Amino acid sequence: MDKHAARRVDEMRASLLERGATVTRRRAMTLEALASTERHPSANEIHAEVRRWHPSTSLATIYNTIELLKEAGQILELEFSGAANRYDGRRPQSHPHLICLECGAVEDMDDAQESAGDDDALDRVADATGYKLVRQRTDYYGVCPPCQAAGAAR
Amino acid sequence: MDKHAARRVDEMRASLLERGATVTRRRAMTLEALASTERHPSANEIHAEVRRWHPSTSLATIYNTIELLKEAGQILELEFSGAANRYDGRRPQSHPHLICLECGAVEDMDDAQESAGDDDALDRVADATGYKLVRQRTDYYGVCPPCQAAGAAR
DNA sequence: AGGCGATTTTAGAATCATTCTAATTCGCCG
DNA sequence: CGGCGAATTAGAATGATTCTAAAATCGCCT
Repeated sequence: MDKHAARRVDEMRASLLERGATVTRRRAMTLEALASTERHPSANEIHAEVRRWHPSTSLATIYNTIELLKEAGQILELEFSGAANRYDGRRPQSHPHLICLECGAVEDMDDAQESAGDDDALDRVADATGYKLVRQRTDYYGVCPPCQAAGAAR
Repeated sequence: MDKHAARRVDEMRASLLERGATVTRRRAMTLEALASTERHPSANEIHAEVRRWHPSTSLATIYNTIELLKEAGQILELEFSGAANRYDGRRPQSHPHLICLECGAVEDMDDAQESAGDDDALDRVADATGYKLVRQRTDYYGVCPPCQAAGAAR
């Protein structure tokens, strides 16, 4: 587990405790599964990971913990209708993702690649529209370099 | 049906014909339902609208037409995992939306409210990341003014 | 107008992620 | 150790979307 993952686990744990929730072993493992991968796992993938240590863990428990973390603003949920939702526990603030339509990969976009000065976009848009905004979603859909290569080879 | 809706219906129809699809009465009504509302209807809502004139129309037909239009790049699909997807047939190019978490409203953002010069965001990001991008999604989630008022009154 | 092959449409079943339910188990405080 | 509220479980329920196989319709040709 890298340094950032460790910090995120601590933050998530603190956040759950603050809200009066118990951080059980299963939940702790869920936090770790969320914090320690850049792959933006689905609930199922987290489940598989947690089961490696607690084989009796049910999917409902994963969803339950995800729900708590969402309420606490500690994870980002990327909704999809035809596929499982994906979760980002490493950077809980809204930020853009790259989504590969072929392999389903979800990547964070590097800061350097993001539009400059979009940090206050939420405030600007809230002012302009009268909405009380809580988050935004910005995602780019396309084909990742590996899939392009695989496609070209075919 | 306003002028823009009429134009969009023509464009969508032409686009379907180009691809060798037949524009049946039901499909024509689906196009019109998509083009003539700013409400970003769900498949169900479109179905209800089409049924007013063709009561025997099945939901599968609506989905079928939506699929064709998606392939043709003639509508935008906004995916949600906990609720029905919503469709934008009036502006098929990627553009930002405002989404009310209370009432589920989906609104286009006025051009004036959009970040300036984001037209080439797709190209910029594609260059920076190596992805071959085909569309983007930018949505702002919050509470719309009417729901704020309703909430405050409570 | 009639017929034909291909496309479209239909009703209902199937799928699948997510949520719900009711019963059981766990964790912790005294 | 006892007990109470929270957490967990297995399985059922939900609901949007997709699939299926059969029936209807379309546009074209004569």
